[in-house]
Formats: sequence, C-alpha cells, structure tokens
Amino acid sequence: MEKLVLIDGNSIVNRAFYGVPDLTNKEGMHTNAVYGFLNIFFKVIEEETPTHLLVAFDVKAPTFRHEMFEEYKGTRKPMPEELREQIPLLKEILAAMGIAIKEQPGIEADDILGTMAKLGEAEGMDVSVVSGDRDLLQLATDKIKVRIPKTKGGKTTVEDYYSPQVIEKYGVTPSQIIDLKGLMGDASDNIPGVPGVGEKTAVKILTMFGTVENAIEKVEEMKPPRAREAVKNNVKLALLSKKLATIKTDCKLGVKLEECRLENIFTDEAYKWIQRLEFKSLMARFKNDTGADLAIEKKFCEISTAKELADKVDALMSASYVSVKIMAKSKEETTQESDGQMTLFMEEKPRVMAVVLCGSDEEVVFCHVMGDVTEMVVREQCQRLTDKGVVLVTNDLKSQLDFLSEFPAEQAFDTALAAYVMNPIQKGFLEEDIASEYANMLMPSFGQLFEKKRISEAYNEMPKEFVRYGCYCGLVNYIAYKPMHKKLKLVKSYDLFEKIEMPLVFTLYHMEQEGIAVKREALREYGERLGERIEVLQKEIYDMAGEEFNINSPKQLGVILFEKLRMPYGKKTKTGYSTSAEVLEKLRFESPIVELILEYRQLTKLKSTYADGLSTYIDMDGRIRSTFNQTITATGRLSSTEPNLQNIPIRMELGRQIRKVFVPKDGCVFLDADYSQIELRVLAHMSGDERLIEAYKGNADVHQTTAALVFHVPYDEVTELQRRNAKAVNFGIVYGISGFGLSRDLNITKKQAEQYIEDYFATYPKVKEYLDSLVEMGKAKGYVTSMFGRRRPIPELEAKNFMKRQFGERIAMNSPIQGTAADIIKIAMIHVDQRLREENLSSKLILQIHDELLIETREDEIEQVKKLLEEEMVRAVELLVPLIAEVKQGQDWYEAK
DNA sequence: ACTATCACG
DNA sequence: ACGTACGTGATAGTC
Repeated sequence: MEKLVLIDGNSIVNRAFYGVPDLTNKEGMHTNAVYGFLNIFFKVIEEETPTHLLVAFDVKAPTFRHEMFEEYKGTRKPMPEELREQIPLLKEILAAMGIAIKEQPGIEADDILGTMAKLGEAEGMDVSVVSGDRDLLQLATDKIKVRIPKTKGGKTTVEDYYSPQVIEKYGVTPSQIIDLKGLMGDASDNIPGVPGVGEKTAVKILTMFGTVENAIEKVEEMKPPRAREAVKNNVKLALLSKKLATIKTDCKLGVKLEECRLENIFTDEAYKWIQRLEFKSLMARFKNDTGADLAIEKKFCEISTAKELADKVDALMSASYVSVKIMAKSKEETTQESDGQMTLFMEEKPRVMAVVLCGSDEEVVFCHVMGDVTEMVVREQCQRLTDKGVVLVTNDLKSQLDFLSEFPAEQAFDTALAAYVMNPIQKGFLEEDIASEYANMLMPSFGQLFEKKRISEAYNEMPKEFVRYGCYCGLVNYIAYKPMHKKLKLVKSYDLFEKIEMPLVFTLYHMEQEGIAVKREALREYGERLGERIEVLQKEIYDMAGEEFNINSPKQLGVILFEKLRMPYGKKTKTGYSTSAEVLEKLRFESPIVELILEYRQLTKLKSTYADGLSTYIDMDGRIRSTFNQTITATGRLSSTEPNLQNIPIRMELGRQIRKVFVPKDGCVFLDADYSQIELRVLAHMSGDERLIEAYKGNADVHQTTAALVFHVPYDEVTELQRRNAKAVNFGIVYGISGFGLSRDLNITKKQAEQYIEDYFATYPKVKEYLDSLVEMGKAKGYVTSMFGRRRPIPELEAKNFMKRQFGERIAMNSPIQGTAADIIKIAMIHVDQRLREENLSSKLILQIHDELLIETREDEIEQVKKLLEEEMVRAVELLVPLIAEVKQGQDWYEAK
C-alpha cells in the first residue's frame, strides 16, 4: 500500500517556532523552529512510514486572494525575523534529505495540500495531511487523514481526523468546515466570520441548513433571532469568509506524485546540516547510512495464522541460523470472579503474544499469537527449526526457554551473552544496545517507542510500535550474528562463549525453575521474634536518647549521637555524619546506646530484608525462585536477584539461623559444596609462584604458612594474631592490595600495613611480578583477561585522576583472579548439571553462591551425587595447585554449611 | 533517583 | 596531597 504524507510547511514551522524555546548554535543562528519541525517530521515519518512525501510552503509574494481581501489579512502579525531566517534553512535541510518541496506564487500551501491530497486519493493511496491549521479538516475523508500536532508541556501529541472524527469533534462534516468557518470565522487565520456567531451557533445553523448559502436563502426560518439578525446583516461577509476558508483542490501544480517518492532521507549532506545546527538528539538517526528506517521497515511482514507461520518456517528451514524472539507479557495480577467474590491472583505464567522470526536480511516475520496460532504452535514451529539443526539466535535466551522445546546448546546463540563476553562493562545488552555496534543499524529503543506507557498496556493494545520494535529486534539479532561470531573469534573469547556461557544458560534456567523450598511458617516466626526484640530495643533507645526519632534514618541518628549526645564523630559522608557499623563500633564505650543501636540495626536488617523480604517471594508451592543474572558483573560472576539468594546471612549466628528455613523437599537432603580458597589457589597458579604453590601442595594451612614465611617464625609457632594478619594480607592481595585498605581492615597503621605487604611480596616474589604484569597489560591493551579468555576492559587506567587510575590498577589485579574463579565454578556447574541428567538422577542443582553449589539431593542418591559433585568441582580445571571442594550434608541449609 | 547501610562471596 | 581495599543486591530514608 502506498502512502502519501503531505506537510503544511508554514503551519508546522510556525507551531514549532512558538512551541520550542529559543535555540541558537555556535554561529548564532536561530534553530528552534527547524528543530521543532524536524522532530514532528521524524515522528510522523516513523508513525506513518510513507512511501511518498511532500512539504508545501507559502511564497512570500502576496497571492491573489491576499490582495483581494487585504483588509482582512492586514491584521496578521508580521513574521518575526528569528523565524523568517529559519525558513530557508529548513528548506535546505529538506532538500538535502531529498524531500519534495512545493511552493508556487499565487497558490497557498493549503491549496497545494488540498490538490495533492485529492490526487493521492484518486490514485488509491492512503493520504495524511499534517498541519497545525484546523482549516485543513475540510480535506478529511475516509482515505484522507488530517493530523494536527499539539505540543503539550514539551511533548508532541498528534490528533488524527478521518471524516468520522471530524463529525464527532465538531458536529459537522469535513465539507461543512468551510461553512463553519464562514459563520464563526477563525481569528488565527484572519477569517472574520459573522460577528456574534460562535461555534455553538454556527453548528446549530449548519445542522439546520447544511450550508452557508442555504442558510442565507432561508434566513427567515433561522431560530435564535439574534443569529438570524447577525447573518442577515452580514451576508456578504459570511460568503466572503467561506470563500477565504475554502481550500482549492484543483490547482495546476505540475507536480507528479512520483516526484514525491521517498528515498533514503538520511543522507550525508543532511547529516552535515544536523551537525552544523547542533541537533544532537537527531544525530543518531543519521549516524550511518544504514539507518534508513524506511528501507528496513518495508521488510517487516505481519502475519497471524498458523498456515502463514508454517509457510514462513518452511522457507527458513534451509537457513543455517534464524533469529527468534518470543514476545510474552509478564505475569500480572488479574481479578477473577467466583461465587460473586472477586479475588486477586497472580497469573500462572507469562502469556505469549507474538513470535518474531528472521532468517535473511530481506524479511522479518512478526506472527501474532491469536486464533489458530497458539503458544503450542509457536513452540512446534520453533522446534521444526531446531530439529533441522538451525542455530537459534536470540537475545536473553534464558527468558525464552519457557516457550521453547529443549534443543542442544550448540545450536543456541545469545546476542546479549555474546556482547557481554566481549565487553562486560557495556551499559545494556538489549537489541537496541547491540544494533549499532554489531549490526551497523539503528533502531528505535523500547523507551522511545512506548515512552512512559506501561509495558503490559503496550502488550494489550498491540500497537504498531510493538510490531516494529519486535521486528527491529529480530532483524538486529539476525544481522548481529555473523559479526559477533567473527569478533568472538578475533578476541579469543569464542571458547568462553561457546563452551561456558551458552551451555550455562540451560543450567541456570533449570536452577531458576527448580527454586528452593522455604518453611513459610518458620520464617514468619523468626520475623516475629525479631520484631519483639526490635520493639524492646527501640523503647530503650528512645529512653536513652531522651526522645523518639527514626533510628533507621542516618540523618536523625547522626543528630542524636553527635549533637545531642556529643559523641566524637569519626567519619563524615557527603551528606553528614557517618553512622556506619564501623564508626559505631569505635563508639561502643561512649554510651550503652551505641550497643543497642548496633543490635537494632542488625535485627531490622534481618527482619526487613530477610524475614519479611524473602517471604514475599515464596511461590504457591512454597519455593523461592531467584533469577540468576548472567550479564551483570564486570568480572564474570553471576548475580542473583528477586530475591538475592547469594547474600543470605552466615557470618553472625543470629542471621545464620535464617538458613534453617531453607530446606530440601521431602525425601531429599541438601548437599552443599564449596571451593576452598579458590581465588588464592587461582593466584598461586596464575602467578606460578613456587613458594605459594608449595604452600598449597601439602596439607598445611596457607594462612599459617604465609604467616610463618612473612613473619619468619616456624610454622608451628605462628600465633593466632599472626595468622589472622596473614589471612587479611592474602585477601588484600586478591583485591588489589593497598596499604590503607589493609591498615583499615586490620586496625593497624598504614606504615605497618605497607610493611606487611612488602614482606609478603618478598616471600612470594612471583605474585608481585604477576600483579605488576596485570597492571602493565591493562595499561598496554586497555583490558585484562581471565584464564579462560574473559575480558575486562579498564578505562579507569586512562583516567587523569590519580585515584581513579589507582582504582583501575586494583581492578587489573583483581579481575583476572575473580574472573578465573567465576569461570571455574561455571564449568563445574555445567558438568554437574549434565551429569545429574546423564546419570538419570533426580537430584537438582539449585543454588550457586560464587564458590559454593547447593544440590537438593534425593536420599537414595546421596553417595553418588556427593562423589559426582566433588569430582566435577575438582576436575573443572587443572591447576598447578590442587583444587579442593568440601561437600557437606544437612537437613537444611544451616546444617549443610 | 540518589545515598547510606549492610548482607554475602 | 589525594582518600582507597574486589564483586554484588535490597531496604529505608531523603530529595
């Protein structure tokens, strides 16, 4: 279907001028009207995707009509200079984009629009006329849409009028608009109308008589006497006004529709203008020549029957890779009526709304899930592809596995993961983030398309923006596949991607599905116990403070402690006194209130985050299902959200008790395995330091060994303090040691801490060499890598700010170690998960906490799983030092740890 | 939306 | 003279 968009240049640029605050570029040119015009222009193009477009302008020379009725036009304000000078500019830019422009002496822009609209309509095209002028409404028919942009508080919305909308809004047909104006006039267009007749009266008259002429003829029948007299006395004016308001549709223009055909509007020449006028927000559209939205969107194909879908899939069967995007509406609360009772409940699972398939750069198929296209049909059609060996290219595969049948990981390619592997510190990994970098494309972002509209609403309405967004995603994923594949190989991250990250998607999916059982009642009781104690503490704190205040507010607490009670404040934050546990710890002896506050803090934390917090995540079946995010951390670790099950308390006994509510299901036990000092072992391996490696070879305790070496005492004479210090140094090394950090941790002077570090490096010289080499590599290449080729770019190393640069150095030292450890446990997870399946065990991997795996193990499988778990963790990688995993068993998570 | 705090590895 | 340990996420308060 061909589509013609006609724009009233003068009217829109006028609106833009008054609607956009004054803007000037460096050269001092006024640009606000051009800017506003282009914004409306692009918005219309995006919404309409026209094949043809024309912008009409008035010419400055007075027209015949102007001359004839100069007395009425005379009151029009002259165009401000700031606007006048922008019009040639706008025309230049439009010309640079290859847009057809029409202006002709003696013919008003309105008449050009009217004539072209009729021409387009006669050719069977869809026509849209865009103007700020309501006069144009007379052109509306069933085929011709009149669009009136309105700027409300900075945002532009467009009112659309076909014939029925005109009738609805004005009570007259489009052709009667001229009669309406003839009677009521139009101040903005200097049409006088009949004095004393407003909109209400005019509509009434027209409803009765149809036209101005008829009304004049039968004026004696006119009802309100006041209106009758008004019309009677102004017959000439009424006819004149009507004539003024009438748009001609039969001008001789000498413009062929074909001349209005839209080609690529994102030309280099236009881009130069955009740069010169400093329209930063518009630059993205021009950034490269593939940003030609129109050419792309012609490829979008919308279908909604099972037959069509099957046919499209037939055609895709020969492709080696196909992008798939299943669009599902997330679970939401719905009401359901039963026995006259309305109950709120959460939908069981997300509802599939559409599937987007793309297997060539020529066509993107968007299939609605409706009628005979069911969720099952979508699943089956995707399975036909995977059965055939086609690679499925997706973005965030894990979120789609709910709707796909099982298929081999080798056939999966997740563009989000690929982008993450190549650069984990990128902002986002959605299609819109990947488009420009890997597909050399620009696409409208989700936010751009739906603004503040709630996602669920967008899904319900299924507007064309939704279809466009889906299609763009499908295309981006398809196009990005090859460049990503190539770059993964180039940067030597392909193995990491293929052998670790992709297979892990399936493991994580299984873990998320499984979830972990929680004793709801026990959790509630635990929270209640905390609540009781909190109440007591609160009262005591108020008593001692001599007033009630919000203890949870660091600000109010600060005032109480450091002003009212005059305690010495240690640290300050940006906003005031620090009241952190670290500071309070040192104030312990100042007043017993400090102790109470510390306890209060601890308990409220436990209650709000864990007792109350976790309980809201318990599913109907009594299990909590967390999400394991694979593209969050800069180092390659996973993260866990909603809820975070990777930070369940353990260090303090009271908090640790919470773990008693995490239990295996009936007939099962927990097996919990954690790596022993995996990061230090990785450091030993990667640095190749003989003494550190040696320290790990025997059965000795590394911290004790380190203490013996650093403090030059026999192993057996190492004191507890020495061991603790050595342990802190070991940790510090892994974090990218600094004297200050260590001194703070150990509560010693910076000088002492620096001495420890020096002694440590003297003991393990290759560790120092290794850490230095990491910083060097970071500086030379801009990134560091883990043992399995996981990259971490470190832009901080380039910073001028000394502190930022030092931060960069610590990152350079820590990331390869933390990253390698992350790689290793990921490998173990994949193998454990695979073996549990291969050996037909019904035990399930359910949690990962960085160096720990938790398995819900069936009682008759305990020994087998124990063995398998330890085996796979230990053999995940071969290091120069032994890799040790300790497996424990328990009836709850407290016991198993 | 940001900050402070604190839970974990 | 800077003013720091590395990596996360949830909650409550404040603006």
